[in-house]
Amino acid sequence: MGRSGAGQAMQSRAKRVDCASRLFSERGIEAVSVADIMAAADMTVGGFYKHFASKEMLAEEATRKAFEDAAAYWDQPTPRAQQVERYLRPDRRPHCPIIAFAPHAAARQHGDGARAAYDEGTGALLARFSAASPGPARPDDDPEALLLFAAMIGARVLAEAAGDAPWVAALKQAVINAASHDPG
Amino acid sequence: MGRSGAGQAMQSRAKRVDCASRLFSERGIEAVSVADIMAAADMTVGGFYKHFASKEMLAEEATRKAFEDAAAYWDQPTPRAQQVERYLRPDRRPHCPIIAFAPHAAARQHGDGARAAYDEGTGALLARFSAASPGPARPDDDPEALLLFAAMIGARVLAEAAGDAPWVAALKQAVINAASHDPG
DNA sequence: TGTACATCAGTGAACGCGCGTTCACTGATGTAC
DNA sequence: TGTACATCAGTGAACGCGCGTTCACTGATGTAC
Repeated sequence: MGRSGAGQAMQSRAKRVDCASRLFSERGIEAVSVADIMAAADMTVGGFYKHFASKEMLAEEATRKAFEDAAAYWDQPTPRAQQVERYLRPDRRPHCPIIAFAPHAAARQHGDGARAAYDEGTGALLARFSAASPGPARPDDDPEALLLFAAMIGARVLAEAAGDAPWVAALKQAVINAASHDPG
Repeated sequence: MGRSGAGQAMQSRAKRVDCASRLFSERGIEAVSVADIMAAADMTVGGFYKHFASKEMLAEEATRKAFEDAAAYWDQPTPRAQQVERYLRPDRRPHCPIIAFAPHAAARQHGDGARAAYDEGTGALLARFSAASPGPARPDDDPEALLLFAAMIGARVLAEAAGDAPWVAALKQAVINAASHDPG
């Protein structure tokens, strides 16, 4: 039963991008199949290619969407100390696109669409992080923000991969403390 | 032509673990097939299961090997500032097991062999990093080392995934500078 | 308003491919006599 | 030392499976008259 209204089509396309963005963020792109995405959107596999040329093209759009959602999550200005603390909460929610899409981006060449989406999205989140506290306007001139941003990402990579190891809690706390001593 | 000498067998087993460790570190576990590994070790697929119960079991051993090699690389005591600078060199060599095996470890449950190998290996590298400079003996009590370690890992994750973005160089430099101002 | 047709999102089965894994076989090495 | 046998690492073809992708078909919607 094909509902061919243009509005419906757009809506179901957006639904697929939403589902893909969420599933990719949770499990990584490679671990999620096209059938998984379509099932999450209450559809069957065959219709997928009516909207997307390939899984890779969807991955590109889903990458953009995931970063947009992450930017929206940090929409209102939040002190860096609070951002770091929230980002390193034990529950690991919301999922971080910087980490979830990193392997996919790292495996692609410069100029690839998905990689460009990753670069832009991560740069935008960094700019937000830097702007959250008083200091130089351009993130490139704000060493404190750059250091904290790197430490925040690194701490969460380690927390996701080795969350049970005894030193992980100490490492997260060290990053949180560094952020709280920050001028921001 | 099966050479069944016990020494030969051990040697060819170790060769496979070596090749797997190297290929997994370069491309990630999922992107390397059993046939790839056997070909790199100048053998054919069929013989693989004479030594390993599954690809997963090899992944576990290869994880351990990759961390052993990384620990051996930092064998002689090196000031932290120098470690950070080398680690963030543009050539990204040697490949870092903390980053390469992170997705695999993150996808596994606590108690899984490969994840335990990741936890132990990363903890050992952190201990080495902390001990490289004067300060508390236990890494958990060395906030400066923990912060720099997290920042170093984060910077390299970002460099591998978004190496062409303009802010990456500034971020790496900020981490290197922070390490050089360190007491170490 | 009603009817015939064109469009096209979605269906569900099928395809080809690469993967991890299995298996009957080979042949060099180690052992027993 | 020489011969017959057992062992087992390695071979190479095959298997089943899940994946991304394709395709003939369906049927609801929009359009033309």
